[in-house]
Amino acid sequence: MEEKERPVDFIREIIREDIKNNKYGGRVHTRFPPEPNGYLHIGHAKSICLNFGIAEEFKGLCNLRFDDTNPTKEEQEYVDSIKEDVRWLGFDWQEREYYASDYFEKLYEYAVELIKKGSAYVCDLSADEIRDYRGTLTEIGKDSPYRNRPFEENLGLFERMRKGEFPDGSRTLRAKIDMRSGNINMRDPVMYRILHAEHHRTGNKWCIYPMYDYAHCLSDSIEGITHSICTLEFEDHRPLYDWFLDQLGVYHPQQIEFARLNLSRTVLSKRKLIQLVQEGHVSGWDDPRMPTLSGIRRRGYTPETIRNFCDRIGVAKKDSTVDMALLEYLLREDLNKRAQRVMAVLKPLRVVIINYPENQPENQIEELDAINNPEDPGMGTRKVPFSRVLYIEQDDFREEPPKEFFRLAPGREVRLRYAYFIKCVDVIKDKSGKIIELHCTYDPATRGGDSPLWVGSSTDRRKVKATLHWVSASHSIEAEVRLYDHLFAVPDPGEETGDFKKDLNPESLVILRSCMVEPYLAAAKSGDIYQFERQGYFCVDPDSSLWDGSSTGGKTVFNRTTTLRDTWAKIEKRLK
RNA sequence: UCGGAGGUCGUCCAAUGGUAGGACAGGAGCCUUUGGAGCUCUCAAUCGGGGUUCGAGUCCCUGCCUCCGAGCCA
Repeated sequence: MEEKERPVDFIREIIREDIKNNKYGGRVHTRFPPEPNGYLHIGHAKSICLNFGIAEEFKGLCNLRFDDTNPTKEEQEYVDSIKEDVRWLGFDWQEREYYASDYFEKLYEYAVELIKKGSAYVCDLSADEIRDYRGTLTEIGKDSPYRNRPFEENLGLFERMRKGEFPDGSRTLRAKIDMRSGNINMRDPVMYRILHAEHHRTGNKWCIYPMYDYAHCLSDSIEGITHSICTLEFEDHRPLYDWFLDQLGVYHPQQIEFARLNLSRTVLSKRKLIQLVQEGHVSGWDDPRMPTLSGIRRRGYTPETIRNFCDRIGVAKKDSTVDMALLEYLLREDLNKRAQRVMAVLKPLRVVIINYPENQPENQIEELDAINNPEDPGMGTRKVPFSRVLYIEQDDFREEPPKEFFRLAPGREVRLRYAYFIKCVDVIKDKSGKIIELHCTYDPATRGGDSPLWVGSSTDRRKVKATLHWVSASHSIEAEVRLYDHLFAVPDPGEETGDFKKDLNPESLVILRSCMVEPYLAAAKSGDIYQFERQGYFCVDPDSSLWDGSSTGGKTVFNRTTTLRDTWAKIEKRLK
């Protein structure tokens, strides 16, 4: 089988060209540079797959570098979660775990060099004043009165900034570029600010911290990065990235920008994600409805699906929103191959097989053979107990079936998967008219679910239109099932209303507490993935281990990762 | 209004001056012991206007639309 050629994106094209021209000596070295101030989400996965993927493909390297230049926002907890997520995706940075804070001393020396060159100066303007002097998008800025301080004075002042002689915000070190530039980033940007804050790695060693633009290009340079890949909003920063490196005459990587991922029916901005957590719209960063990697993982997605997805969406410079349906398609494709099939009744309806022998003990239970995965015979078979009293899905019975409904109804015959054909002969209701039980007969000739020949025919087999899943009442185990759906009810949250929270899907989580699953699931452990036949893919939630006294009452908890493709649901929707 | 970047099926990505193609979504059908999976078919696009060229999605001009930018955030 030949591999389908996937077209290369513009970044890989640039890299191919660079290798051909022996730029950087044919070397390829990328980096993934998260700020440890939050959890990674699927948008970050795109960047991770791009950077680590390129390194793999071109036999290069990819560093993991924490961009930790703002001590007021960053924490070790985030460093740990980021490492876990990158590892989960299957990437390895070996010993190359770096921190911008590792370079603080070197960065300071470079700053001194720039001051000596007359390319940087200490400015006494306040934050408000700097903003005033900066001008606007349409008006040029004006020079700071401190712009032309002699370099000895700048040197002295900068040294005293480092020593902690000045309060926060009282002074900054600025690059001396051009206050009349059309690019606001070039209007003497701040390089260092005074921040008497404890840093998660350097503690109280520093009270001045470098800004992103200054630290990032130099960190790339120090690490010998060849291609510094970032998102579109940094396009305006590239002249500044280049300026610092050129001024210092140091090794110069190239910055390349691509469009960040947007996904329909969710949000990926840090600000919005924080709101969802803080206002309790979700249970936390790892809520299975969150697009965070920890949430996705708990939901039951596999890292292979995410990597495949990142591969399939491509890389370009155009703003775009990928349809969640593509992610779900790839998820099903992956899970279909690997998930063990199992039967679970989510909303049980009691069924009594009235002609099933009940007075002969040896006949009361049968062990029937069920296939574990029709896509993979290697996964084998298992035994499923059958008895006189069963549960089927409430949704699989209609007293008055619409035309296209071909599941169980009064007088109608269907197949119970791997068991028998049954026919509904009676509907039992309580005083309020609610259906509480079905009486059915079974046909012993259909054992295993095989269709027998019509009476008198040698070729024509009896047909049933539906096959239902079921469990034996006395053998099944009670479980909690959490049905997850899209967090947002519309493709583009906030688009219409202006407030993304108004578009939250009220049914993004439905909890079912008395589901009945087949006994095989007694051995299920946290993280295990199953397909509940005809319903979807489910994984065992970590809450399952919170035995006794917990909200789950010691039951196993299954998260619905995604539904199966559901033709009937589509028909039903159309009928409404 | 100034600077930067973008506009190809509903969505995402291709086509690198030579037949606009793939995937998802939608529709129709086949098959089926999961209304699953699979298979087949189908719908569907070059932002507008000029120009260059034998030939333009691609090159030039022009207009329009979208996104990003005024943190001592990254």
